[in-house]
Amino acid sequence: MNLPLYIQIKQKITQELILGRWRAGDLIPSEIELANNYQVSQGTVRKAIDVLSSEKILVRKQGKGTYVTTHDEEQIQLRFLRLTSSKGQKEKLENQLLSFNKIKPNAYVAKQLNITTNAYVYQIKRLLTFAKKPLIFDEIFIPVANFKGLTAETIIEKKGSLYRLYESEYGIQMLNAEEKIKAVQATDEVAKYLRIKKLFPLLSIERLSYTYDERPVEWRLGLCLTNDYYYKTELE
Amino acid sequence: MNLPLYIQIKQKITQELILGRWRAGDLIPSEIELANNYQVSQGTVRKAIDVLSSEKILVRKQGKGTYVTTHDEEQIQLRFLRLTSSKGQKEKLENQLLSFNKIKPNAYVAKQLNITTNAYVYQIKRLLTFAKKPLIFDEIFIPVANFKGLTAETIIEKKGSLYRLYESEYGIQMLNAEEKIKAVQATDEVAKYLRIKKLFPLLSIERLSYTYDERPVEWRLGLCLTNDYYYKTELE
DNA sequence: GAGTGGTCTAGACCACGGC
DNA sequence: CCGTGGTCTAGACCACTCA
Repeated sequence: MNLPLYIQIKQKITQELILGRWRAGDLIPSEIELANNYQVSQGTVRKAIDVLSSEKILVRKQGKGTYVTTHDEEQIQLRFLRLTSSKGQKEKLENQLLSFNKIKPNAYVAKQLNITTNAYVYQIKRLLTFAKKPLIFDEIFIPVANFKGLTAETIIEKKGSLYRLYESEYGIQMLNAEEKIKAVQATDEVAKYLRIKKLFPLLSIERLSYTYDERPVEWRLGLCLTNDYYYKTELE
Repeated sequence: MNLPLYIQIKQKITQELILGRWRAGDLIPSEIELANNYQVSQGTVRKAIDVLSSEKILVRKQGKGTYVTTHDEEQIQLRFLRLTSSKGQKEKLENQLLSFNKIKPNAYVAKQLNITTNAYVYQIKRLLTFAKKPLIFDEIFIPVANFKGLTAETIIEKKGSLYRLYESEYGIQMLNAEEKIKAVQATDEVAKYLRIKKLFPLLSIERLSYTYDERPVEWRLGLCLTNDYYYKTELE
């Protein structure tokens, strides 16, 4: 258990983030200051920040300093949305809340979120619309324990990204996520909202999102129409 | 146009790879040797290699040296295959060549491959099978100009990954790729091979692969059954 | 001009692989 | 044992931001 120094520094910085001492959007101390605090060279701090920066946890800005990544900036808004228009047009995304309930999760969702089936979760159903056309039917589950007092009104108010809400209202940062993608047929309920026929093929995108310490916080299932849009990804 | 030194070194190394002086699997000169050759410090060479390594173009091996990435190793075989079994079992992938033809591409494929519709391409159709069940129907297009003299026999012989064939027979390295994913319905032809009903939902995975200099070399369309498997990806 | 991150150097020592 | 990449340091200078 003799980790390289820069990894240890990385962990110390991460710890500050977990404890909430440095929050989303904050400017963290300069490299020189951190080097003095931790009694290591600036180069070692640099390397620690390099890693955190490549993990998109921190963001460097030359001449200004290093910041904690936030979902609250335009350009990062769509970080987790990989749907792209086939026609290249950039339409505005609209968001309609369909339902908001407090329920007990089924066994699968509970397991994914690492909670018991007796722990309540909020269930959010919503419809995403691009260019006036319904495109995605989302079903989202988050543990009540992490988001006490959340209401439908709050969700409607912050009509943009839920991640921004998690961050600003609950200090919970979504750092990364895993997606499992399949092709499925539309059910009656979904077909109605997406204005398509039952059994029409849809992209099923199951996403589990994590905050610090790889702790799962949100599970969602998105059902997407892929006539005019496609899911884009890169391999290397 | 005054790029950092380590980027210039990176470009010089890349140039050696493009010229084929260092080929897939080769051991490249040590950091110290490169530093002397290029008249820079070892630290600068390190940083150049760091970048190439994060791009999966080079692979470092402590105590041994730095190698050019190859598709010819077991662990890298499935680098570009993101399909995962829902049941967690690892079955062996089998490969059946369905057809091999020399044709003129349609406008779309020609555009993707950056060639004219008069330049011939090889069209390869094949069926991938896991655990005796047909899983993916692939249709692949590669410019004849890049793969002169390719035959069905060669493909069957190298029954594994085509990328390994491109590399060993033609010295063409696939470095990265873009995928566009949609949900579609099975056509008659595909339904027959995958042993499903027509109109059954399939994952349509369109992939454009690139070699050095972001030069596109292969376009393929994979149609996948996602009953027992799913496409897995990570977001950060 | 002061302070930040970005680049570059030179040199030390460590950890691993293979002879 | 030697040569490789991996870590760490100290110090120099550059490029950018902002007061």
